[in-house]
Amino acid sequence: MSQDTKNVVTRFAPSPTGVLHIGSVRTALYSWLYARQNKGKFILRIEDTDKERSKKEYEENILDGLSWLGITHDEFYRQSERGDVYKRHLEKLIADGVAYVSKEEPALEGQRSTVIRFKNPGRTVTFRDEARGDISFDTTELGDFVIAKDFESPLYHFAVVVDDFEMGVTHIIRGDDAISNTPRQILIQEAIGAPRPIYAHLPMILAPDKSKLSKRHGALAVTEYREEGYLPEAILNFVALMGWNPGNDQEIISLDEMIKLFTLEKIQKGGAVFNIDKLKWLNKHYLKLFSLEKAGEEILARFPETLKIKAHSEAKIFKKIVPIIIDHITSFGEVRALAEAGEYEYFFEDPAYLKEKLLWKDEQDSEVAIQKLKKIALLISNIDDVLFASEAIKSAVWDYATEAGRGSVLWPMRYALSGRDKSPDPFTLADILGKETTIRRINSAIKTLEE
RNA sequence: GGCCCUAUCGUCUAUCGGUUAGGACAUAUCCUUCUCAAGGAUAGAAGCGGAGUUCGACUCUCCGUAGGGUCACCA
Repeated sequence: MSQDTKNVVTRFAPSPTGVLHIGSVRTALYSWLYARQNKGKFILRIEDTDKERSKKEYEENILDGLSWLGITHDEFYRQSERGDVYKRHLEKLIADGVAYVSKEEPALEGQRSTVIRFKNPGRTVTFRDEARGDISFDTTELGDFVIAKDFESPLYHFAVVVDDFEMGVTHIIRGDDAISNTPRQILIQEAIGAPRPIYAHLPMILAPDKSKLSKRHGALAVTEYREEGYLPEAILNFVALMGWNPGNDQEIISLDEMIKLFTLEKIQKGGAVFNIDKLKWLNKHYLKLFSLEKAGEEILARFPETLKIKAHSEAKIFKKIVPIIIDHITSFGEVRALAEAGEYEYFFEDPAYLKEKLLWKDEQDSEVAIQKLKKIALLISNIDDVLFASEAIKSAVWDYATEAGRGSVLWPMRYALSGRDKSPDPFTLADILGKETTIRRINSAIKTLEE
């Protein structure tokens, strides 16, 4: 290796015993960032030595989530496929006299009567953590710990150390629950003659009550966030800034910027509470930048069948309401509930009116309201068909509305067009609906008032 | 319990001995406005406690306290 250009190799090593959650994403992201920043290699290693608990579906979930987020790996391994490597080291360790086959008195069901133990030299191990400084442990109390059930079944601590060595891992970035495990891994490392990698331990991500984040606190699988319509940029941005900061007040940060600015030294030491509101805020931010075409697909996918059909036959209207829908949600997942609550119905279907809702609060006279609606209909029908758009509609109606009282003109107009208390403004609505429908609805509102 | 780690607004965080302790989310109020959303503005809101070191501590040291992690033939 020439001077300091030693190639950086990092890894993310999940065990497929659960889905990829927010905390793992951050670990993976930081390792990935560090490798990319240093033009190094990022390895994805599935730690499936526990055959009982490892499941293929979890492995798929992890792979799926990472690729969705754009965290790409350069090499891929499964520990279950590397048996001979561990066996070789195990045999060497025994030959060297630093490990031995131990006769056991099985205490629990399933335990072996013979197991491979590591001969613990029992000394104090001090290592440097790039995020926290020096940490030391006395390893004597670990005793001669078990590193494999037999030559074919290595245990976690052993497999990790062997793999990190064999794969040339230079930087280990992982959760701080592994801090206490580090000394014993260093012991094994020294026994197999592996160089010590650089460590950086990440603080935990906590639930709002500061307890460990779990499923019931919203520690959803990343794939579930995807289904809820969260954007990868938002998740990445959110997770990056939880436990690390770029050294300034920047809140919006892209993957490229992260790669440029990432440093191990700026990793936070204390645990961080998962703040869903901030994720939502970020998602909303990225939603506004999202392509309208793709947004349309996401929205449509969440429409109930009947609405989907209407959206298809009224494609022009649907296209126009996409930005409006986006404006009112923080993630696409909200569309389903909104659609089911009838929030979008009136764009496609003439609404039914409640007579009293057509009256502005300060003006309860039906006759007056009728006159105003008639005037609006007239003003609108005078707009040239080709010029019929939000701005033109506004300028046609605005002066009159200002003169006659905006609320008493605009409220009945908007309610006539939407049939709802809350909706976009009447000009946007008229624009979406088109001249013909706009006038038809106003007339039908007038009829309701006349009854 | 032993060992290890951690501790700034409600939350995420800035500060690497000297600041009116800064920003963001959330909250409140105001503006915009026919409603909703968005947008803009403003406000309130923090150094766990106690000793020390120092001319001067959020920052360094120690002792408490609190929280977390880890102590498997799981990872």
